[in-house]
Amino acid sequence: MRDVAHLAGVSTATVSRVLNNHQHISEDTRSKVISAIEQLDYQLNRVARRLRMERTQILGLIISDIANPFFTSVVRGIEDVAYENEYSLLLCNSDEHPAKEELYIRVLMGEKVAGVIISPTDENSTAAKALIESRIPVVAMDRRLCHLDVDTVIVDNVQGAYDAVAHLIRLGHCRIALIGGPVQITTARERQEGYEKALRNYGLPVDETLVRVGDFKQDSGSCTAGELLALDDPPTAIFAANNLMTLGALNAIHEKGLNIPRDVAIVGFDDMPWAPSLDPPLTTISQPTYDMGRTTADLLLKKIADNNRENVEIKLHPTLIVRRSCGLRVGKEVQTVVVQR
Amino acid sequence: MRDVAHLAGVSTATVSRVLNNHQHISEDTRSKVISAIEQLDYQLNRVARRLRMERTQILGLIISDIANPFFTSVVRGIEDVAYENEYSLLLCNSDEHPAKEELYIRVLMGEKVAGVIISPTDENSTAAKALIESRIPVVAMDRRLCHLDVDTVIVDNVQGAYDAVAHLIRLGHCRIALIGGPVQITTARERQEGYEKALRNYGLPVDETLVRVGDFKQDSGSCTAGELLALDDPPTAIFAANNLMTLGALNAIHEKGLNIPRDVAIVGFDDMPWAPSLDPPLTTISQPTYDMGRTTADLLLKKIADNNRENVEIKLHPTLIVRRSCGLRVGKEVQTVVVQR
DNA sequence: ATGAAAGCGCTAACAG
DNA sequence: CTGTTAGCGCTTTCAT
Repeated sequence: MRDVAHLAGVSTATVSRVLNNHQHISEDTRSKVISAIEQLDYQLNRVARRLRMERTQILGLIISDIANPFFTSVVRGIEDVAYENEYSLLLCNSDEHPAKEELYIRVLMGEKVAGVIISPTDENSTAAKALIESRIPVVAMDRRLCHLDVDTVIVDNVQGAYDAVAHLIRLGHCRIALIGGPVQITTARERQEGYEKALRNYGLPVDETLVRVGDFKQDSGSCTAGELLALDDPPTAIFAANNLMTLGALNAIHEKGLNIPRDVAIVGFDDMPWAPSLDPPLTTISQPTYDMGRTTADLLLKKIADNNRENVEIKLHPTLIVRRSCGLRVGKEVQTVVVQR
Repeated sequence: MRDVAHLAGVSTATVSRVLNNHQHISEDTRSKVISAIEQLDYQLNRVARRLRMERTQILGLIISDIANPFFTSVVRGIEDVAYENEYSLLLCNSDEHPAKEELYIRVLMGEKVAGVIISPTDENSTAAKALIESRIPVVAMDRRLCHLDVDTVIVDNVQGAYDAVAHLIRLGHCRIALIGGPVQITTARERQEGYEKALRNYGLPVDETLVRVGDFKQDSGSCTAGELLALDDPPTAIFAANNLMTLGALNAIHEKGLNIPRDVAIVGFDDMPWAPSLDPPLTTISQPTYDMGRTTADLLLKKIADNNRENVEIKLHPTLIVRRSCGLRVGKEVQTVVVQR
């Protein structure tokens, strides 16, 4: 910057003013500075700027599983908004480990990011509490941070799960299993709530032997599905509470040589681009993932613009997409219902 | 930090030394400093440290499509290595746009990251050239940066494509279409090379009407597959040069009500966790994605440790995974070959 | 409209 | 073993 100032015959202060588009700069010096910048191919040192300004163009992002297409789709939405507003993303993958999450929160605070988006591993995360209390703008995404006053963007999980299970019931299923998620994740609890609500609403009992807890990863889907299918009186349908576990369950069912939906029906939570090409085309609860990312980033940017803004909760709506993994159960017979691919 | 020094009754320099694990610090003062840090819940300002040290614990990462599971799996490998070595990741999504890539390269340079991993949108990227010339450690991943001396981690694309097409030929196919990728991406060209090499090796002609160019995204897979299938003399098999286009092709084939492999066979490049659950289970060329990420990050770290290290190219090996999407063609008849799910 | 100078929080050279 | 001090590159008063 000194060199630029020198070449343009001005002070570094003036160069800085040009760089930051201040008013009260004569057109003449402005163009001199700009040409000097180009001549020297000068690159602003953003680290120094940050130290001075205490304000960055960087957003921190702590997600719980980068390998999960749900999150990458959300990230894509966030990234697009960030790009449009000239922000960059510092991406952290907590991998569902509270310890990793805590470390990353400390890193982000130390990096003085402008704000952070987090899908917490645990609703009671103490690190998240510290983060919020430090007055850095935060928005919780996909999962709630209970007992904390914080902007939140989620999906109506109760409704989604309800719709999935109600769909199964209307098709004639009455032994419906749940492959749920970790209890410390609000999303998992809410989906279980929707599952139970649907059963109750239709006068069906909640059978504890049909309720399994996975960890939202693929393997746990295979394992729990395997257990369920090995039961003396196995379920006729499975509701899997996230995309990866659905995939695991699907694999397990196929490996047993069972037919979907004849032997067992399945509904997944969260649609994926390949759901229509699965065997059979998978009925799912679709979440507006990309929109969720955009909405979250928009909200964070608003909070950054005005840190005294009141916190809000934005609830997005999932929709049931009927394909062919459920069938129609009439007595002991199962018919395939073709609705859409 | 001043407060910590004050509370511990030492100078800031001493605090800094404790923080950086210098030798020649008495146990006594060390513990005093540490307790002061804890008491005040002091967080190091990493921005100031960076400005001073000109060295970060941040790695820049420019990938071309965050929504592509191939890249997220690679990112996971990178992230794991980064975490183990106390680095964080600044993630940028170029979305295959050279302009976005260039902007991000400038941002990363301005952020003074310790090194960058890039899957370039174009082998002749001028921004990448500038980056490398600035002496920041760089490693090119998945795609080559031609004419540039740079560490590179790739997969043997020629071999992979060759294996895919040879597999099809051995199964009796002789009209094999290619859904290729953008020519400015080396990966795409190499896969086309493997395709042609296999045809030539088996004495088959390269029919230009069967060679289509997509953009590595799902839609282009559907479109080109649709065109191919609408031909007067359609191909009996399709080799799709990446995962997303394979998915698109699959959807197009299903929508036409065609059966795989009876009406048309298909092999994809890059395996995915749901490939076994597709209809039919998909035969693919599997790439060691996670390893690729780890290898890339390891290489970058080595380069950061010694910037004068000679550049290397690491070539990883893809493997053919035979499932059920190809069948066995005998004259006009196609038999289903069941090898593994 | 522009320049001089202070200072963001840290580390490292030097001194003691 | 520890303190003093300079300075990383930028932005921003305060002058002029």
